[in-house]
Amino acid sequence: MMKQGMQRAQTPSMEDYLEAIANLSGERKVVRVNQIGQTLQVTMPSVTSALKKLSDEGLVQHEKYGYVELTPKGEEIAKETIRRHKILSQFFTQALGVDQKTAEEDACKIEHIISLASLERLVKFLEFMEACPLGEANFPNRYGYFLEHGKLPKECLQKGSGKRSN
Amino acid sequence: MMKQGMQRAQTPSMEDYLEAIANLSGERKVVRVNQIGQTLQVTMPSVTSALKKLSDEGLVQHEKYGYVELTPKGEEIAKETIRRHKILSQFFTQALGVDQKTAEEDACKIEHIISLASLERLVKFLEFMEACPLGEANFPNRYGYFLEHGKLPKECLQKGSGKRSN
DNA sequence: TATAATTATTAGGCATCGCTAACAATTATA
DNA sequence: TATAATTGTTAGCGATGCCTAATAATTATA
Repeated sequence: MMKQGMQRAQTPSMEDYLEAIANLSGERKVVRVNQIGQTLQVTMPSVTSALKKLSDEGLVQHEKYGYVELTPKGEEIAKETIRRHKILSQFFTQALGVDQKTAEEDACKIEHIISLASLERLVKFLEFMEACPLGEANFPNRYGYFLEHGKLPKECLQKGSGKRSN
Repeated sequence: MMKQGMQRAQTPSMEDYLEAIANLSGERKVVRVNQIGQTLQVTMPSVTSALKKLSDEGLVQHEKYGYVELTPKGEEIAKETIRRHKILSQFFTQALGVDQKTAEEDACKIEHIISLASLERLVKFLEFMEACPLGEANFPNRYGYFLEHGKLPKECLQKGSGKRSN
């Protein structure tokens, strides 16, 4: 039984590069140093230097003045990083109601450091939220009400709810 | 109206030092370089060098070979960092059911980078979860059932729940 | 195709933050 | 109080990862 989701690059920065390359590959025909730099908001020399490192580790293919491609190994890490990103982004927006921009920014940072254990719990949480709607009285709606009005919806104000003082 | 929770040190590492000093201050009479190093799992020279920086920024008070104390400004940042840590740790353990050790590790890293916006949503979420028990059918219990048995509890398997295919 | 504009690389610097080794001060103990 | 053990500092190194300035290659255009 193969354990999934274990692929990580050596540093957050390198994961960012792999992620950016993977995303650009999906959008354009070829990926260039230029575009990577713009995506990650770093200068081209920073990209060149990063590509050298990634190339040494067998994660990207890159010849001087040429295009950039991920190796299968690099692709694997990129996909896993993107998976983490999506889960976090989804959690922040859909579960917590954080605005899109902030959610993206937070996901971008946290994706590199969160444990696999916590991540899988986030997945479970999202699954649960989706799978357990119970009409209009489901969790995300009730939580949404709480967020918007600062008080509990009627369904929550019933017997057995007075166990805590705050 | 004063905006709260904005205090941050310049780097995650510096926040770790402030946090460690604050925690040690609560446990012992005086705080020493020694203990800070053990807490953060770094060598004493690393601590000395960090204290110099923090001292320059007016966040700690430290004379050669002497004890270490936080300045009011340092204390403020430490408190805020600890607040973040607690919220995250609580969220991971109580809401997601992540084990204590992993939750602590994740909180230690994420506390430095998460946005204020997301953090406040986590607070709201925890508040909501606590405030909305609804007897045994409350969210954490239902989610707990889902985690443990891998399927939804009976309360969730009712009309209106068949909107999604996965 | 010669020249200009763009793209990429190299060289070298800087900040952070860890480390080891060597030295210095302090504290405990014989 | 002399010596040993502990604690702390300084000096200097190495990795990461960004930057600017200068140079080189490539591509577009006149």
